[in-house]
Amino acid sequence: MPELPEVETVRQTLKHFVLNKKIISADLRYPKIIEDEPEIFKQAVSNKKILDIDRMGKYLIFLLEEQTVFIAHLRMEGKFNIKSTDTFYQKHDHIIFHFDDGTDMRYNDTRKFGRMKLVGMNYVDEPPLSQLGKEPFDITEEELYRKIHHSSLAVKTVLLDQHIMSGIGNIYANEICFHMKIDPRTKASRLSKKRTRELIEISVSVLKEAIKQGGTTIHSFDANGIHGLFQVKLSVHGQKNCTVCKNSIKKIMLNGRGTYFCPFCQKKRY
DNA sequence: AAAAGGCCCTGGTCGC
DNA sequence: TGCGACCAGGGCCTTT
Repeated sequence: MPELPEVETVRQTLKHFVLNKKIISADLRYPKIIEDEPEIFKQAVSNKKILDIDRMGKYLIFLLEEQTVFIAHLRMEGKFNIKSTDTFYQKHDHIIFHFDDGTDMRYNDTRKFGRMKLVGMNYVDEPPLSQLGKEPFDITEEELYRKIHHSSLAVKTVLLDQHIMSGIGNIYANEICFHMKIDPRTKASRLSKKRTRELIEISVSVLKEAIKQGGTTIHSFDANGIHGLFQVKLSVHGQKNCTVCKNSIKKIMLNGRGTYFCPFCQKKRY
């Protein structure tokens, strides 16, 4: 499930393959992925080169010629593959971009949760990107503290709220709580300014480490078939025993999300 | 207003 | 072995 580090890895990998290639046409095999009218989307992207790929939070931003921009969110299992046009489509290949050099960029998504949509040139100022909080790399202690110190939400829930900070998903939220040595259910309002600063610092280090390692692969995430590079050892998410104290990891549901923590290392701070 | 719950989807796992 | 029930979960929408 791609979070900021995985999306960043996809962005960098994809850029290597598609920059300055011209999209001849797009084939929308499962149109629901596209939030625009199919014909409008196809028309908009056709006969334009991809000039750059940017990223905000977990969104990829494709910058094309003639001030055309579309965003893509991979959600749970979305991925892009580069294939020769004459190869067979794979199961769950939903959106196909045909390039002028005989290759395709194929969007594959088993669960069809991902979405793409056209946005304006000032995409930063329009939804959904305008709704995103800053990434942990950019947010200040003051801003985060202001946003959470009255919140009754759990720390982990706050980490997952893209309006507060963007880029963190369920796996890294669990990891960050672990490194904070905090019970994920602890109310965010209990965090002091000092602990808020630590929350940012730990978020940054966890994300940076994952980017460095090429993103975490769990389940079916895959950037252009480069699997083997992604072997990030997780400290708590999906673990049976604590990687520090060896005691049993507890799994609970918090806001409908699988939440892993070590009851010994992660004490509630009330 | 904030917070909780439902929905979208498929494939894997589980129990009978 | 076969099959149905259930779970996973990001973001958006609806309900409370």
